[in-house]
Amino acid sequence: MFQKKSAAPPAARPTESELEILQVLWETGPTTVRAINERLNERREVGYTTTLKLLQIMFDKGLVARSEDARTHLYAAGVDEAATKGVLLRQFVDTAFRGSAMQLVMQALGNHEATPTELDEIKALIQQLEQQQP
Amino acid sequence: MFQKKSAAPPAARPTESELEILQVLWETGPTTVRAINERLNERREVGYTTTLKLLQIMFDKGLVARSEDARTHLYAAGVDEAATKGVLLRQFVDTAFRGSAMQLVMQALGNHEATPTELDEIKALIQQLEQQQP
DNA sequence: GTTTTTGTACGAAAGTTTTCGTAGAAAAAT
DNA sequence: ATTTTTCTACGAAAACTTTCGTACAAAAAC
Repeated sequence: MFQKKSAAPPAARPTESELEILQVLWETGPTTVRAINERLNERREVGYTTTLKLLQIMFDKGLVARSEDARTHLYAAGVDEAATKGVLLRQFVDTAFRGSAMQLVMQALGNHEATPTELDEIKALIQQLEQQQP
Repeated sequence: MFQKKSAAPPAARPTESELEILQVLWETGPTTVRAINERLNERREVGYTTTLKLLQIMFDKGLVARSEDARTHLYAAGVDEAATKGVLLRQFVDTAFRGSAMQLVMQALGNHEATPTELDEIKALIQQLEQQQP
């Protein structure tokens, strides 16, 4: 059904545009080019063939899988969401915060409107982490 | 002393290489091209003129200021560290985490990047936030 | 005073990412 | 059955980033 080009080498880091598309696929599951393009256009104007081309490139890179059963292809994310975000985060922390995840968290918490509920969630997570390695 | 090209329009978002340089400048303060280049070379090989050119481009963009008093110019960061990181973070959260800073924090904390001491600091910060808006 | 080193300026190649136009097949509408 | 719409493929332009070579001036070393 769904084809994957390369077996699955580390899977190149997605560019910004590619990430936008992955985001859609992770949220929506397998979809058509048209649907993806429409979703992208909610945020900014993108031509249909632009999105198509991007998906074809991503297919070649192994970032997405696709089903060619019908004339209208279906595309699906080809890389794991958490793993990919982990890689991106690590690299972001590395270049923007010189490797200090701590600094990033502080900035994220300081700059953003975290709701009380969210703060509670973080506290819970911290407690959990502390129990793992006190 | 230090010249700034553009008055100070939002100051374009730095590219990855530019960010590396800003990082050095934020940490070190005003320095020469050579010193910056040496710092960069601790992480990866970069030619001297490459660094120079980048700094000239950054100067045109208003990302750095420079003193041309001596033949050997001095460069200094032209944008605020916290503000710049804030912008980068916001955009990163936006594309990689669909705008949920919380999700990012969770992922950052989950990826065992924080030491016990750091966790304490975060707890302190959370308490502080909670008191601001209980 | 001549040579060598150290510096800036800058054009332009090389690399990457993004965008789109055009071609042609298949399907749907008329 | 013809026209119109919808789809993929793909080349190539446009835009952006990174890298480096060359030119030439100033300073330092000899």
